Amino acid sequence: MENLSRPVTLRMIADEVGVNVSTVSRVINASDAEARRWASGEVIERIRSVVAERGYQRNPQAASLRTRRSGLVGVLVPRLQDFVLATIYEGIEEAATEQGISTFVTNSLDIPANQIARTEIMLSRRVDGLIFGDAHAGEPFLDELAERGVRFVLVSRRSGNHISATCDDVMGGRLVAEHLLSSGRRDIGILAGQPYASTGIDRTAGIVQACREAGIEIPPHRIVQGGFDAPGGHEAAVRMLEAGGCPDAIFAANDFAAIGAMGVLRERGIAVPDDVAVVGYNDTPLAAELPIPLTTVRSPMHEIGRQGLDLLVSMLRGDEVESVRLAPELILRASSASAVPKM
Amino acid sequence: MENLSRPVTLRMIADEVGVNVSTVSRVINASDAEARRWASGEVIERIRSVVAERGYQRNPQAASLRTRRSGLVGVLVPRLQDFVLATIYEGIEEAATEQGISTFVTNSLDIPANQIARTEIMLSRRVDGLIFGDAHAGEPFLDELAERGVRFVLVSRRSGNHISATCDDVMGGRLVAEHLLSSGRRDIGILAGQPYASTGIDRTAGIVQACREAGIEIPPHRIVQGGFDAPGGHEAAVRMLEAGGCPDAIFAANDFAAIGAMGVLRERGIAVPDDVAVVGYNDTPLAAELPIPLTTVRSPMHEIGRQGLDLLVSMLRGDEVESVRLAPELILRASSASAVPKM
DNA sequence: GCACTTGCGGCAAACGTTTGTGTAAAGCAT
DNA sequence: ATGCTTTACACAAACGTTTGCCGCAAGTGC
Repeated sequence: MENLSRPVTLRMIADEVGVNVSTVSRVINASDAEARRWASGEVIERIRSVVAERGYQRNPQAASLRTRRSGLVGVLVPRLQDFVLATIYEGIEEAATEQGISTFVTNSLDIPANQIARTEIMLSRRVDGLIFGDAHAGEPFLDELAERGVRFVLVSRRSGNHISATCDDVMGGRLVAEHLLSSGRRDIGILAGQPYASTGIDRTAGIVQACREAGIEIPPHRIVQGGFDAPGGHEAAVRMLEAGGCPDAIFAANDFAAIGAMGVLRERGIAVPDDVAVVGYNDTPLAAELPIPLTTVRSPMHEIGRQGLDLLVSMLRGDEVESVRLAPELILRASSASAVPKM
Repeated sequence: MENLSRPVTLRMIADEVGVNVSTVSRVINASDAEARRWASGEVIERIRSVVAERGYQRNPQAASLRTRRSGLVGVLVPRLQDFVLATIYEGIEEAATEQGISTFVTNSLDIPANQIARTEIMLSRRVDGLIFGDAHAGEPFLDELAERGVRFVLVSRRSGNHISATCDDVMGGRLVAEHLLSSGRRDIGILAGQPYASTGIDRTAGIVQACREAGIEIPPHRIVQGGFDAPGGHEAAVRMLEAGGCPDAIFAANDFAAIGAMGVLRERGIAVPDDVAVVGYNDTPLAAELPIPLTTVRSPMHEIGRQGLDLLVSMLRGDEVESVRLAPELILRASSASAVPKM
């Protein structure tokens, strides 16, 4: 029952066809038209048929050894449990498969020491390039990596002027501001996420700018930082309420943080949306399913992943590439409906 | 600024130390004690220091080519967006990293054709073994794979008598039955999940058995199948209510399905837990954060992943291995509190 | 003094590709 | 018939490891 037969090699194909391995290699790797430069029509035919019949599969490590290209890319994310990053990774993996590339993914937990260590592991695996979903603003790590000649792109978060595929988060913040202001909210609190994540920074900047342009200044105590998950949102919301009472709107830089915040509001008997509007970000599937369906900003997470991988392969090919920033879309639901005037 | 310097090779180390590459290879790959069989203390010392100083890293594809082992394992999951599978994968990846193994992960979306295609891609990458998180009951695919001599283990779901690391889902179902029955519930509905997933099958079997032992028979119209996510739970709950009115307890084989079901109950003005108790499965972080905190069965997802990988490496080493089944734990919360007697 | 083990390390052959270069035969023009 | 370019392959050298086998010296037993 044991399968001892070794895999089919180029050599076996070559022997069976009665031709040299180099010819087989060239025929296999060239396009239909190109193949004619290397072998006669009849030989090409024979090679193709034997390859199919014997089920030949190239040995990728042998090929890598020779070509010095592994067809591997490493992906670092803060945490795969996070729906947003999992979705982005799905986009990356989907695009990679289409290109015949394989990906390694690993969690950094947003800890700089991990980022460095995991990156080294990836490099020791001889990846052709890397994709970072966990870029930290202000850390020199990525700059040093670029200096070393390592090829990489960023997804989800941007940093410096490294190439990245992101959502236009400033725009996303502005959309929220317009919506909240136009429905009469004036005292807006922001759950800004982690201070090192450009996503939170940009979303916050967007809403703050748009409010300022409308003549509304958001005071510092209305901007609190915290994790991008439910417990993080819970804890941040508590801090905000304790620092200055309840605002009439809360914008969370992440749906899960919004859910955590709504938990706090419920505990304290504060009504959503009547007392306070709540808006999240990303349009997680859960958002629509919540007891109070959540208004949120839809970001093209899957597409961000796809574009990130495409950027990387272009870069590896030697092309000049530019960052892409995809447009967000506001999704209106019950959690931010206009307050019912109290009679 | 371009980094053209090629990586350090064994040959360079050997030349610098003044010794043959074979000696360097042996010293590097052997344990401290073992190394003494191959070189004198002084030579070992010199090799080690040069290796460290030059930052030598073994070329894994060259090594794989020679050893016929890639140090790679492929992981197939239904969908990485699913928190449960993402967590299991995190366990796999964590254990793999500890063992110096790298993993490829990909989504099958629970579609058999995808499972086959993705598996072939993994095999063409020359993985040493595979881990399936998407085993389908009744499909011949895994049997055929085993017949071909491919090494693999299952996680999360079991199938036939292939080696697997799972939660004891039957036990999980029983725990729920005991709890609901002891708090006076008698008409229990089950959101059983997908019919091909052993998780749903076993959890359902567990609760049905335990109820039967207590003299309560759960009728067929109280068992509905559906997706393991919020929309799936929503849709399944609707079907159940329409088939036979509202039971006094609902057990969902998955927290997200439970959330979807609670959405339906809210829409219809059915009170949780007063009119109906709701119990989920997996103890997702969100469960505790919900408007009505969710009673659920905690399954050791991360540990399932770790054990799955460990099983696979044991198997690859040639050891005789046995499936592991980890114990679940019931987590009581508000969604299944005893109904307040109506005065 | 001898044969014999042991310690230490070199030699060289793989593993399966890719790719630069060499070269017969065939085709063409003169 | 001669010189020329194509066509259609073959040859062989890498790529960086691992590992079976061999060799040489020093040590051991008698």
